[in-house]
Amino acid sequence: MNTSLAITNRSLHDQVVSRVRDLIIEGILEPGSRIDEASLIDELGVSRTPFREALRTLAAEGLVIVRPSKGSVVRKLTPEDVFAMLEVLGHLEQLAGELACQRASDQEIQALVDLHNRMLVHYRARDRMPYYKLNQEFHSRLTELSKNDTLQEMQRNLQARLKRIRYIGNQRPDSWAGAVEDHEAMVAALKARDGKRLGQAMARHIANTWDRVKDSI
Amino acid sequence: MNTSLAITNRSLHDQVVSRVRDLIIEGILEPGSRIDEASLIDELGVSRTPFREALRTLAAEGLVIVRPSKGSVVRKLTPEDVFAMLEVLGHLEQLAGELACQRASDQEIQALVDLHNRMLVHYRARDRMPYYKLNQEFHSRLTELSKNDTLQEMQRNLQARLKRIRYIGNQRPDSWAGAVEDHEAMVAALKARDGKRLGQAMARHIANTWDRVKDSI
DNA sequence: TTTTTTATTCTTGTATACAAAATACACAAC
DNA sequence: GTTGTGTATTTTGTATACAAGAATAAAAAA
Repeated sequence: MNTSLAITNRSLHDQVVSRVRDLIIEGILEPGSRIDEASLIDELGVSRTPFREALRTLAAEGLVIVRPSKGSVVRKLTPEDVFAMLEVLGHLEQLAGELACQRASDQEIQALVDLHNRMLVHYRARDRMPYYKLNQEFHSRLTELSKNDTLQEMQRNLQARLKRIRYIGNQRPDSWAGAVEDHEAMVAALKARDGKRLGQAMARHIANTWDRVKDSI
Repeated sequence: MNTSLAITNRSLHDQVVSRVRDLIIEGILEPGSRIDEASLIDELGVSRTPFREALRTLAAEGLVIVRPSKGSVVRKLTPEDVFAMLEVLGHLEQLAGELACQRASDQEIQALVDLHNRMLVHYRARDRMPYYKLNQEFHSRLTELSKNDTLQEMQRNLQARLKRIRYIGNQRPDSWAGAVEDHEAMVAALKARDGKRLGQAMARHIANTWDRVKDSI
């Protein structure tokens, strides 16, 4: 059995989508810049057909804008866009929190508490990158505990759109402590299976995110 | 000036997307059935390239499933899918209602009240189809009043995914009155700009939708 | 008869060629 | 120097050809 099966098994379409998505999130393709088909298909080693299909997928995801006959550009988020997305994401994660308290098993909750503890280790060591990665996972995993596929899908989508912004916002040192406090409150509420309290904590956490990132857009 | 400018101006891609979307919503392409590229491109009079790009858009919207090397199928919603979508939609419209109370102008609210009154006329006449259309519009317009583009986008997406189901659910006569009562409550709360109450009314209305449609999935 | 294998046909995936549109450029007129 | 116009170049959009894979049918073996 081939160990790289999971990768080779993915369709070319999915591979192109996620590679271009990464280029956008990492900022290699800058927000607002035109997407040059010729150079990118050259870089990726695929032909235009699958590449353009991938662009359609990314456009539907909201990462790319296709301007008919004028080429595609990396979507550039205005502060209003980001505020709107956080407003929705906050509400979705609030729902996720409430549902998680009803539907998650003790094991699942414990796994998330463990994840939180690992985050604390990175926080104390001021290891920003691993903390950031675990943070993304924390929110995804908590949303999974809602057992609502649609909710997961929408949360994933918004998280992807905001990933770039969040990463930039995380550069500022002073805000980190506040985020960790928020997480503490969330974990406590989850342990107590207090859905309302967890929901509110999550909504507040996302609202605080706005304060953390708003000046870096 | 050409009056059909708005239509001819749309890209072929958008046209194909919305035509196939309509075929799905109207049930001409049945849930679960394979999408035969050959016959559809023949019907639509386009070649495979733009058609397949349209499929990628529809897949990202959640109306179509692309199975690599095995063709695409119209997504068939399980009862669990529908429940999950309504759970999210209910929460999103709750947020929309709250924001509308804060952000909508008196004019905008009045326009929605007028729309509601037109719905009542159709209800009294038992004109199901025009009522149904205005009902879609009512929810869309109310969401617009939230002034949150992301919220509108997600609401639109969920509404499109559920359109088929809702239409079927609306066939049952007894549930109609309940839906109208819900709308009465929503309009009253909106007039009073009571965000919490409107939000709750909207969430309850969507929850009731589940009861209305659950036996027809 | 049932199962397995192999050949054929049909469908999907990708590359490429051509058409159409937009952009860039050069040059002229003002 | 600016504006306008026509041409060349580049880029995008669509059709089609070919390759690769899956489904089907036919033939051979159990």
